[in-house]
Amino acid sequence: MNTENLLKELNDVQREAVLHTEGPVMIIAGAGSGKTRVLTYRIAWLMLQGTDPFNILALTFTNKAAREMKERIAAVVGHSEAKNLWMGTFHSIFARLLRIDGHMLGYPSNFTIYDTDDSEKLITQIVKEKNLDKDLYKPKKILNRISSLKNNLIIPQYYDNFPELREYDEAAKIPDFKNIYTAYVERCFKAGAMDFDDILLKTNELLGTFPEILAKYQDRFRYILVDEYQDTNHSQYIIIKALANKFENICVVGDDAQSIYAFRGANIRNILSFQKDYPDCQIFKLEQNYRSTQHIVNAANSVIANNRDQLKKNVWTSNETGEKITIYKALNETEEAHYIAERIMERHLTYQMPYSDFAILYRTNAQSRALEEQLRRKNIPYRIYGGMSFYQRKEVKDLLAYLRLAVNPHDEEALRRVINYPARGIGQTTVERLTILADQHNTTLWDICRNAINFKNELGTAPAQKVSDFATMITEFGVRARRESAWDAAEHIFKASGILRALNDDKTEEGISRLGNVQELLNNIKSFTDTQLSLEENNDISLDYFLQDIALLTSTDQQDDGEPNKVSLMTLHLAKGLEFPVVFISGMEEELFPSSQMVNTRADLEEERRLFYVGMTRAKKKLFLTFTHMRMRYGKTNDCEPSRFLDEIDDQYTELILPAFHRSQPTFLSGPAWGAGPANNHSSGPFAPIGTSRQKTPHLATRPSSTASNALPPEKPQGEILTHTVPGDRVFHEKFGYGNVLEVEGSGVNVKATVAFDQAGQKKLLLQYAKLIKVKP
DNA sequence: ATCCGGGAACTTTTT
DNA sequence: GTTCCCGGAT
Repeated sequence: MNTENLLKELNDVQREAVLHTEGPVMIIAGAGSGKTRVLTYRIAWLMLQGTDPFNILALTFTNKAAREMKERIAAVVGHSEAKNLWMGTFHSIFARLLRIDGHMLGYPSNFTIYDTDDSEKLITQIVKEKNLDKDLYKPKKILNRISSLKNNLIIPQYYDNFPELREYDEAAKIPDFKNIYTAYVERCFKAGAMDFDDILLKTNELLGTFPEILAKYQDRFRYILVDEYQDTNHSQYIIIKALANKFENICVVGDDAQSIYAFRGANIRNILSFQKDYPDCQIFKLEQNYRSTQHIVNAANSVIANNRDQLKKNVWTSNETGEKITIYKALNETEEAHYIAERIMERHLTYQMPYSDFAILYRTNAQSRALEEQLRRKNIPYRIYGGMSFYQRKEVKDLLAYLRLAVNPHDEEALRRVINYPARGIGQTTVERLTILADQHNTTLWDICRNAINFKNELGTAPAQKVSDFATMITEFGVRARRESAWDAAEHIFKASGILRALNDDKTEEGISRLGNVQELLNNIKSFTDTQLSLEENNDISLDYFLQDIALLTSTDQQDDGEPNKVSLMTLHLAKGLEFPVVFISGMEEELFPSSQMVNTRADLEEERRLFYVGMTRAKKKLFLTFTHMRMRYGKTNDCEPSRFLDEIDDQYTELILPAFHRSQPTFLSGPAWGAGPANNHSSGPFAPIGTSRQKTPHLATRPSSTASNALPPEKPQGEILTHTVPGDRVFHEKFGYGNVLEVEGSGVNVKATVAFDQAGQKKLLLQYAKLIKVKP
């Protein structure tokens, strides 16, 4: 593409923002205003003007965004050029920097990155060693506190400089917090490990302590671009400020209305006060929305207008008016999910929309279950983002722990995890003794392990030998990790560690699925190795590099499984930066959204509102908002109030739909309503009588998804949940199995059926809850 | 040392 | 409705 064409694709403000390359620039980019395009073209433009890609640093919110942007830039300037860009998330970029220069701070270049799980376990361990009350010193709470201090660059040595910190901790009944924090930092350092916050904190330490290193990177990064600037925390802010200090060619892009990460330290003031930091900065406001219909843009504006703290801007669109936003009141979460699944099926069949055009968003991960269930029932393929990720699975983490140990045996959390898995007779007592020895000798667990023979007296002869054998094995793994490719080493470790045998011996269904997951991990390593080899420039195929690569994956980074045509399910937070033709936001209820924990201060409530704003503005063509009358929480059914946010949407952009049962039609849960009238008026459509047309589920090309996370083929027969039945029907119940309907009584939501189950005997069930499935007699 | 059952805690959101 | 943790039994 030549430069003229490139610039032609931009509107006036966008073009100015691209061309104004020198000096500080802030781009306030409303939702859907083409911000990614501006960032991409700005970088491409810099390079076309002769800027060396080595001199450009671009920080994005996800690795996936970075990859996509890089590809688009490559399309303009060519692959070999684009490759040299440093582009990625804060965490992955600065981890890379620390691999190079972290030794100045005493870290090995192959340092381990502790995930939240590792950090919490370490805290639990410390609390135990210090004989503190574990109910008071909850690891989550402690870790959050540590995280927030680190993100404000308050290391343990500075703790006493802020008397209010001690006051706070004493009030919170955790007076020993500082000791734990100190021990935690020490232990991480000894283990050659950094947690997520360390990556930023240590970068700051590095740049702040060694002027020559700071100068090196200042000179290198002449042009700095930061995406999603509204979600940077203090630690990130200071890094950027230091790096940009020399050339001040810093361009930040963001939207204060989309700041949704205050809970992890993001500081909205960073964007609000950019002008103060750089008084001569240029500000560009991108206000034209190219993404959504007028109804959606206007509705979102009417909601965000309720926030007090925001930069002034006027987001508008010249797109079509579009459909009104549908607000649907459901009976409970099952019926809500059912409604959503039906709307997807309906649009899929009526307009041939691919499943990938749909996204279902929710406030909490726990809400995904009911949705999954209903999608699976209709054979709608879907994909869940976030939640429990593949790399967090027990069996996957077990093998990873061995791999981590091979690369860095001082990694204490990995060692603890597998020292007795598979069981090799090193019990709790022995591990405790090892821990005490490590403490006494002021060294790491690993150093004690590999010298275990010298501690026969303390450990006992037999345990000492077992520990020693274990250490020998790990040492051997380490040799391979350094010599062989990630895949060769991993495959060997998988066998030699005994994991393969342990999983093979487990013939339970769960055990088989575990083996499958571990094999998938191995496949991932294999394809990592192959991919790395095929890239001519970066051909690091070591285990070390693989581990780095996966440690900082973001939830939206998870690789495709080759089946792109799936409905996306994710939290509202994860949806940031994405767009879909049709979006459902489910669970629009008080307590849930806004979360009951976010309504006590104005700042919190405004953040929830911004989250809603983010969710709404993901939709291009059609937005559904659903809430329920009742919802199951903690295994109990609760009454729900509609979310206050629903009231904040101007009525003229919405239509309210009540389910059929509100009009005493007991068929609300019957089969797909596709073909039952206009899309947004389905509930009054003519429902076929029982047992005729609605039984047929259309043939679908795709099977329901299984991202390994949901590999649980239900034993129950396929079919719709019955809400209406007659004596003589053959039915299936989740718990009671198969049975015959004897009698039906009541009406509306109170329909009860008496069923004679083959095994469980005779039961009287409320149809509404029984989830009976009709089967062939 | 390992397995199992009962009870508590849990659901904000993520790198 | 789950998952995690502890204590007791094997």
